[in-house]
Amino acid sequence: MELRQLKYFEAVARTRNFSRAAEELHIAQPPLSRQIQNLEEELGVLLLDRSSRPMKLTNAGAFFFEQASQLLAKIDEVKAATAKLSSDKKLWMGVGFVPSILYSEIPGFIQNWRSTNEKSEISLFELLSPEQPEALLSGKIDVGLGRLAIDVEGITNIHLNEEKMILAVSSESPLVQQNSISMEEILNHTLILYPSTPRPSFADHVMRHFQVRGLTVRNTYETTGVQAAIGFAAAGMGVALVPESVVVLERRDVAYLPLTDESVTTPLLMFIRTNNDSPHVKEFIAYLRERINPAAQV
Amino acid sequence: MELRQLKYFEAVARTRNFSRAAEELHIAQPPLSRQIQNLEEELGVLLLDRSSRPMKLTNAGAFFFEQASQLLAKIDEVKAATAKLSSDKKLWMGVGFVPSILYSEIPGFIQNWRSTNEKSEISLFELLSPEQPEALLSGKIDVGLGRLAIDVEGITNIHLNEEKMILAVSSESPLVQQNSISMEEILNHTLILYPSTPRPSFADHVMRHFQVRGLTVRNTYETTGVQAAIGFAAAGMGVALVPESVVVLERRDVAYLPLTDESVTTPLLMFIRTNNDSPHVKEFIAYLRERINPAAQV
DNA sequence: CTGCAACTATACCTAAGAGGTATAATGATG
DNA sequence: CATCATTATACCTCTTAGGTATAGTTGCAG
Repeated sequence: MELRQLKYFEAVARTRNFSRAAEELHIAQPPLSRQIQNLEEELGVLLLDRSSRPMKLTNAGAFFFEQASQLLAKIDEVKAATAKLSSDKKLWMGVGFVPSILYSEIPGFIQNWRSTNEKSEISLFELLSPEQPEALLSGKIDVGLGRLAIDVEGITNIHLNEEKMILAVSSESPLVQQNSISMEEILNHTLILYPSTPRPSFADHVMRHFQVRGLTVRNTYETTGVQAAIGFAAAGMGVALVPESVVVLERRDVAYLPLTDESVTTPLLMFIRTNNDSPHVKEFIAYLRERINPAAQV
Repeated sequence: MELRQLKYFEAVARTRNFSRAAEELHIAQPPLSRQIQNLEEELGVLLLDRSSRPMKLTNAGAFFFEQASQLLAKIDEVKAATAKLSSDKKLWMGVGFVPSILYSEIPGFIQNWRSTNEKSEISLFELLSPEQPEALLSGKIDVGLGRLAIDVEGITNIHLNEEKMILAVSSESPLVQQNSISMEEILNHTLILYPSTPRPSFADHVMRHFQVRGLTVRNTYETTGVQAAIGFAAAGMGVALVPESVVVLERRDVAYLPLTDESVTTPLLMFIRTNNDSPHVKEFIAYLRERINPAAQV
């Protein structure tokens, strides 16, 4: 498929007329017809119903039209943004977040950094732990944030802090009467773990906390992510251990219970390419360390 | 710009090596170099720093690499989805939402519809009122949902219901003691309106409620959308009139106050192309009407 | 139902440019 | 500084996008 074909189809679908679209595109009508035919052939789908005038979009055509329009707009944006980045001498940086961190206060810190650093442009990406090494090494992101150490050649782990975990339970649950809960007691309920794939994941980290205490976890339910886990907890399907910082996800139907055992924690880790010598990235890292854990400063 | 160039750049940026990328792409190295040069020329930006080995991405290059990868992935998705749509004989429909409705219970109704109608595929779009007529007429969406009547040839407005408005205030505000508030009293506070552009917008609808009551609005603050307006109200910068349904946006720092004057309402309108005769769309409309306002059924 | 206007598809030609080969230029390395 | 690895340049070939002419459809006025 070629971009040309998307542009052409967009014009035809919008004007509902090959001849006028061709005029708009500054080409003759026959080549336009051919390009659309090729496109339809490649997709294996009829996009236009030519047997009526004015022409109609098929269902698939209507969908493709919507998507193509969005893609074309996106491409223009990217082109403009790339040129601007360079002409303003801005420094771009990609930051990958594990979802539970994306819903914490850290993105707020990054907004702050952004507003005080005119020349810095940052994009945030939701990336699961196992996806981060590749994204880092390929240069798609310069900084990763997650909760599981990455043991890959060329990537350095930086320990930012250690966060307590808390238990998400339905606000209907009798547990909300208690002001804390023990690890043993948690096992009386179905434990909601996440994410189920890809492994290793935060689910394994949670399981390890039970294992090192000699506790056997019986009933578990695995789901896709924090949001879903909290949703299931809200619905009374079980309880979920989550990092303390996600309490910003307030919901009327969920209560959060501290743990009796305060050593049940989860680390907050930062990942960078070992050989990354960009002063821009170093400055950003220093900023984050300071904001997240002032005590740990050297 | 051509899609080919995006593909080629993605391979070069990923492998950091023209020769190996060329091999992977099944072309010779020189044409690959030329395509990348053309791309850089068109963007007016140097994407790669070739004067070191292994090659480095420039800042702009790193950004473009990220974006290009996403675009390519998106294009593949769209291709697959289009083919699937047609092979499964699914019926696709686009639905445009004004943001305040997107944060209401209505998307939930649509999820319901989706799960009971196997053959129906729906995409939701956040579209401001003035953007909806064009999207409808061009076929990008088949149904629009908004709060301001659209007076455009070929578009039919359907009145779904009339919703009360409520006042969002900071939970710190002394107002939370009251169990309702009058329109006059609101004017003692800064009124947060949204969106500021494009006009006409919900802001004008709110203003009209004061005008028809002979009230003059003095202090206003305009912002981009509901979310932002509620955020500003939370921060104590003023108060915002919002449709009742947005209370699902619960926040610890915001309280919602009913109005004494219950005639301060906002309509919920549905827009369709007047000549839309698709039974699929008609069925969907009937479903929505029933869910939203059973009383109004004929 | 017929003939005309408007429109799209087909056939075939031309020319731009994508890709190939050979080779020069340049950065890394001992 | 010589050598290896890698990218750029020069030039050729051949695919294919786009042009022109024309045939085939559809919709509509009469």
